[in-house]
Amino acid sequence: MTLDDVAAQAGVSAKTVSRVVNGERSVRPDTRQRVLRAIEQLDYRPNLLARGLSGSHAYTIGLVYDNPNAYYIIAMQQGALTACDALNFGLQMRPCDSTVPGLAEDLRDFVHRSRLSGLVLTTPVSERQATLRKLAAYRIPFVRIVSAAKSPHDGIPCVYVDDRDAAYAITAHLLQLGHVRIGFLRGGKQHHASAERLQGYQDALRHYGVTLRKELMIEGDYVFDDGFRGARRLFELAEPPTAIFGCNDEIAAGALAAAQSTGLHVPYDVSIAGFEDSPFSRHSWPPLTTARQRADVIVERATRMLIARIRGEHVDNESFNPELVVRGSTAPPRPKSRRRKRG
Amino acid sequence: MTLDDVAAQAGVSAKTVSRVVNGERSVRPDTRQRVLRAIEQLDYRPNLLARGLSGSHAYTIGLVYDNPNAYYIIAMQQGALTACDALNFGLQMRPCDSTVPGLAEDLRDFVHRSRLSGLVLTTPVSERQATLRKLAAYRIPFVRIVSAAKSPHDGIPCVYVDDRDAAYAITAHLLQLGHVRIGFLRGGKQHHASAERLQGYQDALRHYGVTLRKELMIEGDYVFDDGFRGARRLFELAEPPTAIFGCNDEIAAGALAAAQSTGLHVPYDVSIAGFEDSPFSRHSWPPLTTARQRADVIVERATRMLIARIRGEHVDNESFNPELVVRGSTAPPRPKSRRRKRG
DNA sequence: TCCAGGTATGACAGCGCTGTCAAGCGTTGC
DNA sequence: GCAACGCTTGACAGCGCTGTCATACCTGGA
Repeated sequence: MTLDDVAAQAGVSAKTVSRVVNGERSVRPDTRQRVLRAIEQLDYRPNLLARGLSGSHAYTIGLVYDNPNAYYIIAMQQGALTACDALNFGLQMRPCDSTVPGLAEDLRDFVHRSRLSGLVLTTPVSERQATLRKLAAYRIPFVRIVSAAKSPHDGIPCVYVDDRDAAYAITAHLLQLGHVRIGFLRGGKQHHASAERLQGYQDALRHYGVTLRKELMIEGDYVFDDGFRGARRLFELAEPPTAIFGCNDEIAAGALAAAQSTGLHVPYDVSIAGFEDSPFSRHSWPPLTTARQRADVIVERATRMLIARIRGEHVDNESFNPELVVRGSTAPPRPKSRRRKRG
Repeated sequence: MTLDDVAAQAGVSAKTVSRVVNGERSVRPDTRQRVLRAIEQLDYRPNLLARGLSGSHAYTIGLVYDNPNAYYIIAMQQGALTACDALNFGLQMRPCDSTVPGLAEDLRDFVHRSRLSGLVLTTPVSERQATLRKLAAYRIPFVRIVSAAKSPHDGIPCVYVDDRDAAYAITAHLLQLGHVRIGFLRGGKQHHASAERLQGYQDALRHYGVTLRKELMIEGDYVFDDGFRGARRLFELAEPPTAIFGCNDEIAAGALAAAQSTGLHVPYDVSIAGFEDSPFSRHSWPPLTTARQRADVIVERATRMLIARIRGEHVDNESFNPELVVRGSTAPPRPKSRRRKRG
């Protein structure tokens, strides 16, 4: 099945079919209808290789990520693939280190060598302003996914995720259970999302009239080991927290391991909450209370936005809200008199 | 940089350069050298789109998998990508359900629609003999990765992994620690690897003169929940095992959670071992003793074999051995008198 | 010396599509 | 009624490579 077959069937030229396939505007509605019917009848799908070879770009987008989490990567890839398949685009995965200097130049070369149509930038790459500015200057179309409570007004299209609100919800959940001393294990300082989650945590405490305590907020990275060490430090405090909020599920898994290694029972001695709804959070014991992030859906939207933009259509920013998922790792605090060490 | 540029630089025709790039034999050694030098000088890389459009296949391979484990998928993808990048091939990921009827036909259509050059088949797809036979009959080039103690002699090229030997090593490790009652949580009946691991477990017991006990071997799937349930059943036996060997890390993680939910201390009350060396095994508490499988390296080899085959070169089967990794989840059994439930 | 038969190389078409440019057509304004 | 304009459509070249086929070259045996 080629353009010519469709053209013959519809009684138009191949070029007109090409116009319809690419969503160009200068086609009369009735002509467009005829072509679309022919495409459907013949089950025509454009040949990516030919389009890419002939056109000014390869009809393929790049998904740029700097994230060690396999589940996240798979989910993002899945979402991007869904959008690309539906819109007849190809996909290239592009891991990178968001902290290296010259990242914008690397990405530019990547785009040019493969003649990519555009990029979807995920966090934390999407938060490096200098890189964004350069990519824009290189005239590379991109859409970014960022953590923000409301739509950024810098004119660069994006999908934004309200981490702050979700972190507020988790903290409020703990407060409503009766916890007052709530530890916060921060991770991924290079991720703006981590600042947003901290902010949500602090907002909730303030809103419930609970004093913020520096010793309960511990810095680290988005990794298991930092969750483990951070939680250990919290447990060693004169007055340890009765609940811990890990900035993502991996940190929370580390905190869970730390509790178990210390002989503390979760959730009776200490409640633990994560963020992400990764399989970690379901495959631990007890399973983790967390915030569900649909990375696949978010990336799919971002990909669709990017392709629309490449086609010269107008696109508006979109927002997503993570959703609280309560599981067995959070419970009311044990009355002080009955709290004890075990093990 | 195009073939013509290289041709001009080397003083030959574009076609000859094409022959060198594709490793064809009918090029005089000195001509080949000249061309290779020109390629290097100009840093020429063939254009995948053009090759695919022009040639009889798309210079792209498909990686076929039926595996829910994200880490595995990422590792395999990474390996395949390394090989494809080095050899100027494209990669398409292809998840599937290995149990559906008509899988061979689906794969054939997938290959034909994208004009793929060949397939790398991973377990358990690679173990479905009928599917393999059909793919061979369709003249689709493929290489498979299977679990086997020695090279299969069916003439279909493969990379084989000795799961049996690795399972033997893990069981022997437990036996040497002094365990006699060792539970085995089997998973993934549709995977031949699972039978091989069971075999390795049984071989080790026999070799150490320990009687096999049916009630200690529990069937399930490669999932957390079955590990959890299976371990629970083992703990409820009149004489529960002092060690549990989970058929993969996810099962072992389930067993670990079951132990913790039952108040058993790992490894003092019960030892637990997994298989795979997934991040699960490092991010649990205690970290799991397991067998390291380099899925990335294995798939990279398989991909290189496939491409060699596509180019008409001769390829031999290759083998890999997983490697025992001892961590904190295994220890000598606690003397009976001192064993106790904790609550 | 010549020719058969193999080996090494090149000329050329064409893969399926898009970019460019030109032409056709209907509409508007004077 | 006619020029001028915008909208819609089509003809055609060519993207970079490989498949096919023809040709040049080389070897050894008669």
